[in-house]
Amino acid sequence: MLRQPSSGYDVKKQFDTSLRNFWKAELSQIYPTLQKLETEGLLSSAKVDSEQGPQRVVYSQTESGKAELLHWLGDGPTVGTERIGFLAQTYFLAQLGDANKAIEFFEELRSYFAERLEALQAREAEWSAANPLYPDELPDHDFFPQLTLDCGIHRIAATLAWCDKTLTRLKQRQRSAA
Amino acid sequence: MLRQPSSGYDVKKQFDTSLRNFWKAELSQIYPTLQKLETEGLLSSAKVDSEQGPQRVVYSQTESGKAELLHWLGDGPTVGTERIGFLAQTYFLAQLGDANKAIEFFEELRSYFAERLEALQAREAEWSAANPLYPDELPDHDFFPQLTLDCGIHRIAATLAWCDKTLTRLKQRQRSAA
DNA sequence: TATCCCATGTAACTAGTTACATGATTCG
DNA sequence: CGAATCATGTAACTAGTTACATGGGATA
Repeated sequence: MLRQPSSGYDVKKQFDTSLRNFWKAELSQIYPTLQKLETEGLLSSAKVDSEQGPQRVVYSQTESGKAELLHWLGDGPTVGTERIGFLAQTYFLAQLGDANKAIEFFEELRSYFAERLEALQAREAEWSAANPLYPDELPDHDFFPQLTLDCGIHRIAATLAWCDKTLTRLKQRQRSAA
Repeated sequence: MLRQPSSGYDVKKQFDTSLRNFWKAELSQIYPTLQKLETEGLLSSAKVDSEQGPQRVVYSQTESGKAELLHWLGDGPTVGTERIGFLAQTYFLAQLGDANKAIEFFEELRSYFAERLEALQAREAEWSAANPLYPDELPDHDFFPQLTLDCGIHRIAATLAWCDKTLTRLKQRQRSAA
């Protein structure tokens, strides 16, 4: 995230815009982590006067930090560690003992994913409109981030379809039970 | 997870079989957590002699624990907290500066998801063969877990499609660059 | 004058991982 | 006889969250 030297505050903005679909972090985690990485020599800092507000602490990548990154990337994909809260809830939903509440749960889920999907598609449309090379001729440092957007769209569309299918099934069960 | 009174060891097995697609936990987290929940009155324990190995500590749900569960389920879906390691890597993959390594990364990813998809489909086939009511007439306490399996299949199929699409795009870029 | 954005952090806590430690029974 | 399974846990550590604390400048 330090291809351009950045402060903790900048890093937070990058999390909130570009990485929000697959990773989040709070400032209270970011600041100590940057300090720790600096003591480990993985990045370096410099103080810079800000145009408004207090002095900025700007961090840059070091050789050793770059090597660590390449090691992580070269070590193969990180998979199988995901924790999906709404599926954990789904698993136990029978214990509500209330078909209507289960349906409400899925309606809320559905509307969340519908909104996310629209947001991602809007983002894609913006990129596409702003850049005639979108998406396949983008330079690498834009192309790979674009892949994460594309993955988000695929996965959220699939999850939305599952919500719809589930709602149909739940309503059918309710009719059968009546 | 304590609809049937269970030991920490049993709970671990439930994580490894039924919940593995959306949540994992180690014994070293499970044992202390069960102890903590007991001190909070959310569950109760009893010692039972085992057929083999040491005495089992078997936990059961309490009224107060059940109430807590219902509260969590009634509070709406937990969303937007997922951390997806392979997308974090994808985002930074340009920094490898090596198109072949990026392709290898996605080939590894693809084969992982292909395998997972087969495993989930096999699981579904088993269930289906073993139970003539599968899936829509299952009783609630089997139906809702089945939904998590179905969601896994939808999402992994979508992710696999994205891997294939990405590989095609990466190979095309390589040709264009040549 | 109130709220938002800039910009930094610490403290207390909760969650989760990896490694260590023990010991019986069963199966190949 | 060795490995796997049953069964319990602790210790040390890393990761992450929530709440607290400060204060200037810009915008409505």
